[in-house]
Amino acid sequence: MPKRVDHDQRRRELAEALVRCARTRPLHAIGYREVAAEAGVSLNLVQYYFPTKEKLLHGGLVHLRAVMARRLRDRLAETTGDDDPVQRIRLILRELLPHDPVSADLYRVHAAYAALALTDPALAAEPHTAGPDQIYPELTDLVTAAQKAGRLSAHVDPHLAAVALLGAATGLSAYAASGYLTSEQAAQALDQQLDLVLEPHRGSR
Amino acid sequence: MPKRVDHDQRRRELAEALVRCARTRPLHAIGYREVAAEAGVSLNLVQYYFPTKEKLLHGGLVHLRAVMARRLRDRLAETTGDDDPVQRIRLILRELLPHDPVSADLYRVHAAYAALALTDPALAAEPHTAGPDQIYPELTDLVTAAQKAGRLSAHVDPHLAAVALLGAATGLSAYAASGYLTSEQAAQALDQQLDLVLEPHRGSR
DNA sequence: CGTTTCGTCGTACCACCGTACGATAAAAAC
DNA sequence: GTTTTTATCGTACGGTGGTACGACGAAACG
Repeated sequence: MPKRVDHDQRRRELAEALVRCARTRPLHAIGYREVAAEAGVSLNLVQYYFPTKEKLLHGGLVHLRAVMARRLRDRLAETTGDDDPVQRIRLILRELLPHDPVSADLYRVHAAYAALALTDPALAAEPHTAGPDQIYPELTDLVTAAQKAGRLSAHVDPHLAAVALLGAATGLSAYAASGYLTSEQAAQALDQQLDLVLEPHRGSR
Repeated sequence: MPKRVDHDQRRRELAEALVRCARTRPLHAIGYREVAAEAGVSLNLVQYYFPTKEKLLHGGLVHLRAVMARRLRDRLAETTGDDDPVQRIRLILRELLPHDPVSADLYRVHAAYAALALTDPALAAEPHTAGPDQIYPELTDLVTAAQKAGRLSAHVDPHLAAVALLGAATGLSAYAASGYLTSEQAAQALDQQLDLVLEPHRGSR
């Protein structure tokens, strides 16, 4: 049984178990024993790959972010090459909303990490947690492209516009996750906002 | 010393101590002892007024929401009667962003409660936690007024527009709280977004 | 074949947390 | 003036969580 093992693979499995636990229980309250049970291994194995709890939490965050980024990339890739920047912006922002049970789970865990990072310096220091991080540059480029195509007034700052749109998606995600809005309502609100900001068929003004 | 005491007042004091603790430490990790120490009383006094931890957390949330609502009301009241709906919307949304250390602290604790409510059924059931709740109706009315004043295209749904703007404020608050944006940047992004959605001097189109 | 390393497990320790059980003074009630 | 209530405290108990220590097979290495 105990032949050579890929440590990164094992860590990924355990991090996945942690994320699975965090879908339904407060992140801070999840411990080694719970992760071990969820992964079907014993306590010490978890501790073997994540010697301290801080590293365990960190590993879960890394995995979560990888999964979310991959899902976003896959979803965007399977859309036939749509070169309209406004349409692409819409796709990206829509994908950020929780739209199915899996993405809702991921969002919930991500929110737990974001909240924890606000008070836990160890988490706040390491990788970006709540920020738009990866998608932000691409979105800024797309907004700039839309602006050049005359879909957006020339005097607005694309950086600010991009981050404002991202913020709207984030906030609406929060409302949807907490049950205040249905995911359909959130999507509608986002769509309408996009229609107001980036009007599809208007010359520059 | 032990004469008759106003229980609500005591509860408020203790809840305030809890919120003070939660500014810098994970909410879930705060216990009776820490709150007692922060309030300068002993363990059992906290337990006397909040017999169970669930009630303690609940009390903290109630107090936090009361403080935030009062701050918002006060800030809005001290603005000289500005009857322009767009300007009033701007004031409200700006006030939702963290703009000083106190509001940043309050936002952080509020975010911790919102995240906890996503997995803790006891918190999710009781009062609204993450939702725009109180301000939402007023904001919808203001958006409707702006629409009637020709500042917003007639075919948009004011409810969706209001919730989208609220979502933008919420998301930008998250970015500001997590250090991804400065509060100035968040305010600029929000302002620009408002300028795009509710154009100040345009006829109905 | 002996030895060392590696992955995995069982168990134990210490500290802390929520909760409960008195105890004690001061005020109120009678 | 006695008794009962009220606000407050000190301390204790059961449980749980992070961490540590040791053990034990299986492979790799010589």
